[in-house]
Amino acid sequence: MKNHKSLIKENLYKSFKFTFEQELLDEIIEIGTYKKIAKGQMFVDIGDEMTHIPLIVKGVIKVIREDNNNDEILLYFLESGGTCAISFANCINIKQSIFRGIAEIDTECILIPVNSIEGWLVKYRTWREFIIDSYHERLTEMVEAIETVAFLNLDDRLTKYLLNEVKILQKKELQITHQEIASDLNTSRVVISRILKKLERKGKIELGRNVITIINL
DNA sequence: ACATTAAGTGATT
DNA sequence: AATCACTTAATGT
Repeated sequence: MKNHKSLIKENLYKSFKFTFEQELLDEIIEIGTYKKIAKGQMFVDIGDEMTHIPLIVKGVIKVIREDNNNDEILLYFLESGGTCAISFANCINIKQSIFRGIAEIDTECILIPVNSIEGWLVKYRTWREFIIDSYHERLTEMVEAIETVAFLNLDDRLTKYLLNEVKILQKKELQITHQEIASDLNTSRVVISRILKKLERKGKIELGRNVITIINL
């Protein structure tokens, strides 16, 4: 157990040392649990009961919404130093997740049980600000997602998607299939392949099997 | 060598 | 932009 606690402490400090006051950091170390999520593994599914809130320490979680016809759409990414404030509301009231979260790359997080977090809202100013900030960020990202779908054509959406992917993963070589992109953008693989080919002919990207290299988008 | 999966492309709606 | 139908290429067993 001592190892577990020091593991939490070490990683908590890496991403949240300047976010929270010492007392709160201590409490998190006391009650948190550490979890690793391998790339591609599902972290929460729609309808899952939310019992914990994650503090992302390392990696990226892709957050997706799926409708009844299994059509899914990419909403936003959670990065290290972040959390999902939506899950916060889910925990207190609704108790069921309305989104699906999948590890985009190998990801590690600290889980905090729900019953602790409510009291922290009044007890700690930094926690309050953290939660509200997170809400604001999520809302902003979702508005942007709506704008993208509503106002951009697929070519531009794809370009934006690729650039965002580069930013999130810190890599110019994206290990991704056309089908995966198509699912994220809720379109068909053939269409994505065609647009990608077009971009390649313009010299903006390079295509390979399971890999897309961004040259100058 | 064979099966499976990813990607490219013309034709049709 | 979506779907179908087919081909080609890469990878796994």
